Amino acid sequence: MPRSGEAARRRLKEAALELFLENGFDQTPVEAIAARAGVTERTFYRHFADKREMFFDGEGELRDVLVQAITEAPPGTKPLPALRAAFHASVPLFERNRPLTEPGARLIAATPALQERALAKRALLVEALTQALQARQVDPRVASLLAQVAMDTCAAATHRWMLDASLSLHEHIDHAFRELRLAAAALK
Amino acid sequence: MPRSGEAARRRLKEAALELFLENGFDQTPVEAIAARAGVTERTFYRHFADKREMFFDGEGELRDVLVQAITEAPPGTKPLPALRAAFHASVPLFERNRPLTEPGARLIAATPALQERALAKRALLVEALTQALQARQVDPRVASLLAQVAMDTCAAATHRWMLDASLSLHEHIDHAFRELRLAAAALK
DNA sequence: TTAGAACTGTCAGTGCCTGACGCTACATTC
DNA sequence: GAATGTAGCGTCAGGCACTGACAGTTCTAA
Repeated sequence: MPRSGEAARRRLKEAALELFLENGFDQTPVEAIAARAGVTERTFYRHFADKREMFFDGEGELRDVLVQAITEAPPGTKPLPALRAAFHASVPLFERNRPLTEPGARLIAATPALQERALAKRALLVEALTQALQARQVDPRVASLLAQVAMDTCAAATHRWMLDASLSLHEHIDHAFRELRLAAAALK
Repeated sequence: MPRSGEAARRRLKEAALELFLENGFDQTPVEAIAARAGVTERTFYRHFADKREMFFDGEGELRDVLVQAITEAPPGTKPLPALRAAFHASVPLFERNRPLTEPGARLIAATPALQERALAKRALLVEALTQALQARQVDPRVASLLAQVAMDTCAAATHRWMLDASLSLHEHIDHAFRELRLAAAALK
């Protein structure tokens, strides 16, 4: 009964999140996920590259938003301000996905294998940001460093946002970048 | 013939590096490593938690050096200068291990699974640096952010050092931190 | 000599992931 | 309306990473 294809993918994601929250990531075989979704284990691997990959589906969208914001920054904008603006531009995406992201974040934090993958995904975003900066004539090595640093700053901001929602994500981002500026001023 | 234990561990590391360089990481089963080292696959897993873990053995030493440098920084030293000094203190460690690190670095760069693990190891170092800063009364959230940023800066420096050894690692570190300071000054 | 610790081998087993093959539903074309 | 193509899926077989349990060996210390 080969139905829609997209439906099976959705069922698999739902089943996986349920089982992971019930029993933990390492304690749920892919076979169990597939069974709850009504498909075969083999079908699971036709929709997802591997067991960890399910958690990181929206990454492509986030990357596009960030890269576009960098690309469209006014000419003459310095790298770090451009990066900060890009993260501000991605805030709606975080806010929209928050109810879905939050339980997943706890699961990732509790599962080393997922933390590794999350870091790898972040590295891919950094790579995309680096290239977007290079397209703006930023020196490649400087671009790489600053993309990394800005990504960390944004990650710190979203982390604080999870713990303290009394401030908006915009405010957390600005706070974090301000701390970065003040701390860097103490160099040399 | 159960000899020393430490000898087997060393043989396993040598055999693994050879086979990985010959055939690639993904194309060399643990069984082959064990066979070349003259032991069983099971023994491999008694010496290393998993196949990827062999590459990251000196990490403990590096962590200790960094943490000690942070701890022993003169009172009143600001966080980023303290972190920069810590990385300078770890330079001899990098220089000593360079001939061993360099072929490994290319292998890591060519193997996604190893990149993930390398990022995870970096995250552990960042965590240790964060705690060392907190012990110096740095605000926990600021400590976390700056440890991350400093680690990225040092990583960028070592990466440049691999590509361009005409400058010392000390100089690359200073250059990278200077770029960070200049870029951050453009914020706000 | 004996007791114990450290190291290893052997065996069985789980789980992730892949390749190859064939089937079925659906869309397209003539 | 029949032929063709395509996309999604099931089934089977198999490789490889990793683990638990048990037994045998060497070396050391009492």
